[in-house]
Amino acid sequence: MQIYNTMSRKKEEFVPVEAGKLKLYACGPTVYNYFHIGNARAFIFFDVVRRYFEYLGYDVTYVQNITDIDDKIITQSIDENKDFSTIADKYSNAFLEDCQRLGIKTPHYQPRATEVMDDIIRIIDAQVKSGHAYESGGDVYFDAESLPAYGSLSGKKIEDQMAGARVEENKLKRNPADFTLWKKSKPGEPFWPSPWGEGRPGWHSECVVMSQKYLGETFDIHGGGIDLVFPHHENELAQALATTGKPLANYWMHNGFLNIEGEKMSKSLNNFFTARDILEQHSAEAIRFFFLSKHYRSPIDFNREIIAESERAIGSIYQTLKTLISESAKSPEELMKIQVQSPALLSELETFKSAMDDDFNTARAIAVFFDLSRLIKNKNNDLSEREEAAALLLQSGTALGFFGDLKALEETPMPDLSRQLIELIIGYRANARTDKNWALSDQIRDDLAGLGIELKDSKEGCTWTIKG
RNA sequence: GGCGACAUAGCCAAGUGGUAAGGCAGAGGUCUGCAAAAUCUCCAUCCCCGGUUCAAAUCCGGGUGUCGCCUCCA
Repeated sequence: MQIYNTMSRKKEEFVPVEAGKLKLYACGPTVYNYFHIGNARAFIFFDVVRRYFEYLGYDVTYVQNITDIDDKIITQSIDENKDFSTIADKYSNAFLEDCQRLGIKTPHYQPRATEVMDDIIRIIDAQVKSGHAYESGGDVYFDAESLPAYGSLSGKKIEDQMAGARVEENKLKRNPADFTLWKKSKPGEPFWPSPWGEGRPGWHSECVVMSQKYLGETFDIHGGGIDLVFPHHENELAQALATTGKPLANYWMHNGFLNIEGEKMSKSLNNFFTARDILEQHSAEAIRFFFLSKHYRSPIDFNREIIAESERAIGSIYQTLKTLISESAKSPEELMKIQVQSPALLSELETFKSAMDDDFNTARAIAVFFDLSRLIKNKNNDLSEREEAAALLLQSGTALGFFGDLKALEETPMPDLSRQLIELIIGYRANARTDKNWALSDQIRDDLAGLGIELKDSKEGCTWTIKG
């Protein structure tokens, strides 16, 4: 397994901290609004990382934080004229709901920042005591210059940042590169008591606390969007180094950005889509297919045509499976359990795994699905061979988070009476066709199509499916 | 100003030295009363220039273009 490590800027062989286990942490949302389609990329991608390791047999622990106290939440709470915790609850519930709809498996731990406040204060205090942080006017800042390794993750140098002159002026800081660990609260703002007075934590400390709490001082993979490399992850790493002297994670993984029709998504450009918006019009699996059809580190461009294309592509795979399952005596669950044995399929499996093992080359892995689809559709193959190919497709697809609803692959449940009526009508149509009464035959087909029942004639007779 | 990424067919996209995966769209054949489905076939020399090499989309240099981070934005 090769993983591209942002720290070294190259692919490295993955070696877990503990054999057979994966300790994974990926940054979750700040719950001040519905999350957007760009956030969805990160959530879906790290869901795939988690699933693939599970597929490989690893015992995975996946932790994702929910930031429920933050300036943006306070701003939003003023806008909506509600308490900050009401806002945080509202949008964290929405977050959980949308993740569910996107087919994202719930992480093992999803701690909230406000739940670990004591630990956050403790870690900040430790940094102050060790001389890596200082109190200034009720705020606490991390002293970037106190840590020679600062900047190692992002490759930034403290001097370079000053040259940019875009760093805000803050008289309370000793150095512009210093970052906030604790922020004194203004009147009316939520606050927690601390050794430095009433205030709230900066953004970065919580992730250090939550990740280490569930995964240990140094864990395997820390992930998030590429924009988090600096300052967020750099600042997490700095705090970990300042408190334990050890790296926070062995591998840092970052997914690329999402653009909308070539432009950065932003509210001001009016091209801002929440995951909710997209789910209104497209299936979760089409959205997943869209993301996985491109390498996770590359920027990806979102537009209506592309997502519609993904919808068709994943739809054809579903259709293949549905057709096979209607012919097979086995249920999807039974197919899932078939152990692949034929040499041709073992070779496909090998291709799938080597693609995924190469830094999660999902685009290459997906090509295998279409090869399998072709094998399944080809009725020249024996049913047992086609079932075996379907098994492999289901197994590998599930490893990427597809086929979440196996029941959807089975025939649409309906009362026996309806089923019998449809068969009856098809029987009459067959008679009309024998008489070459094409007008009636076509009328029946059109009328049934109007009811969502699609007929297909073949040599073996007429088959029908319900269109969703 | 500093740091970094990317440029492959109409569109999406994989591919880090050996002669261009896959998908969508399209074209044609078979099958069919027609339709759909299925099936077969076709569809690129990889932004430009120069270099290294027996051999480069792949390495090096130089252009051009697009984009990102440096603003608690995934």
